[in-house]
Amino acid sequence: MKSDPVPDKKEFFERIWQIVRRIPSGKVATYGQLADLVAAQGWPVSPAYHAWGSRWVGQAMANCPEDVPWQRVVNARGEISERPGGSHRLQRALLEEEGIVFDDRGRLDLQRYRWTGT
DNA sequence: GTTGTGACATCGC
DNA sequence: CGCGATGCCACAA
Repeated sequence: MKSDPVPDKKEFFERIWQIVRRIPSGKVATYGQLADLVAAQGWPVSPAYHAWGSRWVGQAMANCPEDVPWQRVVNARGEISERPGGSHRLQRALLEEEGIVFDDRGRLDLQRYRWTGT
């Protein structure tokens, strides 16, 4: 018997991707929210996961397939995180196509576009 | 088998 | 609003 904090990290990523696919067009979710949703679905996580789960969501996003609308995932401030590769610029363009408006500083209104998880 | 470093964030002040 | 500090997991050597 070995310790199994998580069945498989790969499965963890797929779990995140599946949730991201549930995000409707014109809506966005935060890393922390996704981490919380995964835990709410019954994922065995450590108590401290709440503090760093957000980063692992970002890890999943970095390795997410093209089938996943990673574009709708933003940080807690409603801002797009700068990522290696410069894809963040594409992300903003895709979100604008969905009707989301950005401020001059590249931020969107989370209270307006935040996905409640339904 | 063990050690050390990294990571797309979050929270608080 | 802005900046600083936090501290988990996993991977690599």
